[in-house]
Amino acid sequence: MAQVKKPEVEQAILRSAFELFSRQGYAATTLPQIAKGAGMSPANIYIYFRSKLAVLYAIYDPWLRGRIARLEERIGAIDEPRERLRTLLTALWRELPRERNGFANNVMQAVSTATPEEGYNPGLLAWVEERVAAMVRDAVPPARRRMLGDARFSHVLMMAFDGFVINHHLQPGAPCSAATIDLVCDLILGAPARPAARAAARKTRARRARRLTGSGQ
Amino acid sequence: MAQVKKPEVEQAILRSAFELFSRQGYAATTLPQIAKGAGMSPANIYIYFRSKLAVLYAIYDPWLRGRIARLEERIGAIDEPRERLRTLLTALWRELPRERNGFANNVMQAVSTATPEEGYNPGLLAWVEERVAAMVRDAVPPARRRMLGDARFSHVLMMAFDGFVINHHLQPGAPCSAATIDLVCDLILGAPARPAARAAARKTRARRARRLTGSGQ
DNA sequence: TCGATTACCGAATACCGATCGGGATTGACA
DNA sequence: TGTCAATCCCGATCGGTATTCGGTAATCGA
Repeated sequence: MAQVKKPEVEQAILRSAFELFSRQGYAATTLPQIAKGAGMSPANIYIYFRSKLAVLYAIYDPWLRGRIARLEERIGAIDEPRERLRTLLTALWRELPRERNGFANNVMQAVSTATPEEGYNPGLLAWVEERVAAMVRDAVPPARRRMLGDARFSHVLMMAFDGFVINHHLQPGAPCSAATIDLVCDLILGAPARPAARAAARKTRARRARRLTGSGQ
Repeated sequence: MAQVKKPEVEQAILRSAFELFSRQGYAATTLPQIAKGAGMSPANIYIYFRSKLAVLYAIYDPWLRGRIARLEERIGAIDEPRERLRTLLTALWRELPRERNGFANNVMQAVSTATPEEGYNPGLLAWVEERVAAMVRDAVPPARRRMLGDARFSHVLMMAFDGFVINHHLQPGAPCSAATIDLVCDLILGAPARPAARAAARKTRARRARRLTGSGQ
């Protein structure tokens, strides 16, 4: 054996690329820029990654998994089922698409242009859909679990996630509204809560959030 | 005045581009290819269109409007509300994403990489959402019209459309299933039809379709 | 210390969308 | 019908991209 790939070099590449992708987007970020930020030559990046696309995947996969894991924690601490649902949908359709200056849209750029032979790996999507399905299961009344708790429904939720990600990129000022999320909550829960009850629940939630963290967002 | 732009030249460009985009995708199609297919030089395309992206929009806009108009006709001829809904969702989430070898995905490629200053025009999306909202209005019981008949809900439907378009590009063999569409129909109609009733309705529909056109698809 | 393996770099490759200047063609007008 | 100006059209080129290649030097096992 001779020289060996250094993990800190790989991390430097990922850190630089993450920063640039977040600020400028995937297509507008050049490999020389990434290399400069990581303190090396563009050619050297190809020692560590097969392509520019591979760099993006290496960032997105753990990033998304971390976001979902954090979401599970947040939801696990909520008692009221309707509030769980609200939190889940708000995270998927409103918060995640906006995070890191619309970072998720970079993946939309990448996968929509990916050719079949580049071998798209549906593993990440499947993993996320399973976790989302589990969260839905824990947020709907028992009578609805068989209907909504499998991967079919969470698949629809994730397809809409894709759309909201792109929509944020096109119209950053028009995120998914709270009214839209409430509407879908009503659909999912079957018997819509009366407006008065819903408003009261929202106040309760706000009070609890203030007490726990002192911060919204 | 002197020479004037010839409509047949513009049509030749659009025809050539439509053919190539459908077969190879937007990103994989080069301007010289489009020009060759249209029998002219690459530079000449810029006489008729501001950019490669403008060519795509000029194809997609009338194409999508035509598809939606056709869908309205189809749905207008259906009596049963549930069957209207099924037809609508099937068209949006299953048929449209597959048409023309996933042509709609080219627009995903384009808009996800479009920069803000390229001036994305939300007019087409707004138009489609309005038409979809109208179709939903006519397919749900009167008690649900206020809840589902506005642009909020059709916006969610279109966001999911985006997702299914990309998903078809990544996994052409895994389109939106009929079971998924039935599930969402159940959610929308509130009181889910009993499985037996649903199966009976589907038979009725099949019989009527055979009688009217002799063709499914 | 030696030798082979390989991370790393500068320069080059291949290709893209878009542009520029000149020549060919057209249509309105006299 | 002849003229002229407007402009369609093309060849060549530009600026920029991801990726690769040949050589160099750092590293690790022996």
